[in-house]
Amino acid sequence: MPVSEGLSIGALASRTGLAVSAIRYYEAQGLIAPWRNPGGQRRYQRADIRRLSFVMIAQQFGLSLPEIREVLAGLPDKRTPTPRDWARIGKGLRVHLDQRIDTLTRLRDNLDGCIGCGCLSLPKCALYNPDDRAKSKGSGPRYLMGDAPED
Amino acid sequence: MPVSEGLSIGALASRTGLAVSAIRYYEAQGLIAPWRNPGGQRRYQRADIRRLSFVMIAQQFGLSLPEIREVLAGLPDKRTPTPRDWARIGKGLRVHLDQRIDTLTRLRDNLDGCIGCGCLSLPKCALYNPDDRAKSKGSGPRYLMGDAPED
DNA sequence: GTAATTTCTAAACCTAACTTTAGGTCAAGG
DNA sequence: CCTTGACCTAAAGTTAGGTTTAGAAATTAC
Repeated sequence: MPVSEGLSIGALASRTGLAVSAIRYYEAQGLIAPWRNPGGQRRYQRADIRRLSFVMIAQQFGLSLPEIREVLAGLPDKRTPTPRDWARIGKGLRVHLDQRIDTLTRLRDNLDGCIGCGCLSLPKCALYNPDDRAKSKGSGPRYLMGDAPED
Repeated sequence: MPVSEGLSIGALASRTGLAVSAIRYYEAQGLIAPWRNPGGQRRYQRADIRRLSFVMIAQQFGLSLPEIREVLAGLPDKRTPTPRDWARIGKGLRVHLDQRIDTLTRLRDNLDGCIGCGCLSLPKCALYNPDDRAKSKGSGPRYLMGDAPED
């Protein structure tokens, strides 16, 4: 086992807990870029374990794969990322997370107001503000609140 | 325009901002139950406007359609829901929302710890706890952290 | 030197939450 | 009466994020 032979996809899979198919999929989405050995098989750096772990964490925070790709673009291209590099993009994640918590919290406060006052015109109270509904969890088109219901 | 002719699907769509196709889909998912007029067209009660508004809000809070159906099951079946009825299930929503905010906040704190201490073994810090990763946003199987990477 | 694993690619399949399409019916206006 | 627009059903298409399958080639194990 020479020094820089790299990890096979199966090894990377068992180190990260991801399925082999998922790792190939991430490659197709531009999240990771292995090289190939003489036989055409994928080989990964040890730093890719951390890279994939980061992907998994960012997903839990609600980022889409394209968004994660953006964040990862903040890492150096030609050298192995240092702890400082990771800390830097980790802070980018935090900003994202803060926004989500904020939105949810504001939504909750609005809901409380509706329950408290008894008016229960929830669309007006909690949804009428277009800022709050902006892709809080979007899958497929959604036409929301073009006009406020009066009932 | 006699008293209880009800709303057509198009009228309900424009009152709620939903697409007609979405309303039919919700019916298929058991979220709303219109009756039919002699010609076979769907007719809705005015209270259904609120029902659909509630569905939209619950979606923003991250509930799936089956979950929303469960919550709506807490409404009276044979009479029009009163403000008190809505307030009651609104509180159910609040619990759900609180949990999500909580999970996200804990996750954020963990991330802060990782960045702060410089260890950056993010999988261990933020993910190793199985509670946190339980379907925070699940779409498709995910094999997470069977073992903690050492790199 | 085989046999058993892994890995390869491409394409099909999966779930959620809808939309679009196709072909036909109902309802309202003039 | 006739046309136009709203509505009907069933089925297929869409996006995200993957998994499964099929058939072939590379590696590893004995």
